[in-house]
Amino acid sequence: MASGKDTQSSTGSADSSKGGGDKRQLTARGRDRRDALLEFATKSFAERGFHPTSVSDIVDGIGVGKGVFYWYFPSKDELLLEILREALTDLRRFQRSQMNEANDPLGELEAGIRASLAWSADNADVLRLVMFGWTEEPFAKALRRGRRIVIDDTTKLVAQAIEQGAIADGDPAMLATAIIGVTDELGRHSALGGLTAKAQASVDDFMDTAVRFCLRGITG
Amino acid sequence: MASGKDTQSSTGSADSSKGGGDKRQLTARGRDRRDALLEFATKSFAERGFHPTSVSDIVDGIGVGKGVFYWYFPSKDELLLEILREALTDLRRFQRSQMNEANDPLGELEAGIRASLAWSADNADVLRLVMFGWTEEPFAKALRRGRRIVIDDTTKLVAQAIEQGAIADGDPAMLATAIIGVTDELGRHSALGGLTAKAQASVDDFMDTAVRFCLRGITG
DNA sequence: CAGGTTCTTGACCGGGCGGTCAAGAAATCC
DNA sequence: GGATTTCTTGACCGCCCGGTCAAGAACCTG
Repeated sequence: MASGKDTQSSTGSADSSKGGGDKRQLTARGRDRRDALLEFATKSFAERGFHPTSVSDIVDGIGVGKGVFYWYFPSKDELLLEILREALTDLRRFQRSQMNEANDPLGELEAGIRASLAWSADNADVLRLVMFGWTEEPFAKALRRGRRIVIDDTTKLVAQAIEQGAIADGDPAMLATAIIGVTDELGRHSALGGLTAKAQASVDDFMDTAVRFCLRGITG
Repeated sequence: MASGKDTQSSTGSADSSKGGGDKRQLTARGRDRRDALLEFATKSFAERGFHPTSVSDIVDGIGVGKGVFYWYFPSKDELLLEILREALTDLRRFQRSQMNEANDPLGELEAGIRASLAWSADNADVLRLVMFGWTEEPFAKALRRGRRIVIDDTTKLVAQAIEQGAIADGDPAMLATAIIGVTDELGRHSALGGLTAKAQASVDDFMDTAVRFCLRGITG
């Protein structure tokens, strides 16, 4: 912190206030460090678990002093929350980028599902952290919010598809929940290494099967 | 559960050796204490998380000294492992009890699915612990073994059903994995409170839907 | 170069954790 | 009733964890 010993001296306004506060002004170097911490922590948490991985493990792992951690993040919990938040943002951004090539709701739905599966395959680490997150309150709360968002996204799409008669009538919210459920489960498989060599021989085939499974269950 | 296979009689010399060793000779009182610890720990771990719940929390919660814990269990980790093991035993026992009323493989499959869903609804706590377990190695290892067992059980059934022509041809192992995946996911919903009031209005309806979903996906 | 801000260091701290153990209390056995 | 075994107590221990902070280094900006 450095901002003068105790208390905020006259040093300018807003930021600086607390340790690894919210919206710090980072230089390029700073952003790199932060990213490195985020990345290494994600990997470590996924491999050995959140609690068994200490802050010291993380800073040692990237070869910096402990203070660095608390310069960029206010606490260990907040770091995990940040990982979770960024993951959701990243997933949704990726989904949107894949979806805007389709132009009817059903096509968007399919693109969204494919995007989720592809993202899951690329982010097994994060999926493990998500599993952990559901088991402790502050994290579960954030995950519930995230889940709501994703389900609402999907529900809108399903409702549109129903309106257009592209899929059979039904409660859009329930259908959306089912879709998310299936994609979650499939994602978890890759995160947990549950897939047999044969089963994941072709990721594309796998995704085709999954998509068909979802759509058949829904359009049927 | 509880019951347990009453030990081998004849106070062999073996036991007694260490703290909360493996196969201690327990009196009725002892079994009660052990069960109380198991039950309270399960609830606490599910509510607040494994690591945030200390051994002191547990013993304080049932009003005994700390030594009691280590009389019945060799370590906190071993306690969780034990909870997980007993849960699997209990689930499988329940499944078998429900399945032997059916007599063709397809009927057994359906009964097994229903049994899993009913059990999940009654054991939301344990399901949370399972989620946690997947995130740390010693527990994940045990869970992988358990999952193998359940999938193998199911695979046999599916293979029989295919032989009889009751369901369409396909890789039994993959179909079994899909069935377990769906039931897991549905179980998680109740554990996580993901169900809306409306959706869980009737557990039976819900189960019917789920069963139909699985069987349609498979027989289709 | 001075002056400010961003970043880094690492010794340090209080506390809570998992786990131990010597000393008994309760049952149970003979 | 003595001896044996099962169970219980709770003070205690060492460790290591998350988090702090005074002291700089590095890097801007002018």
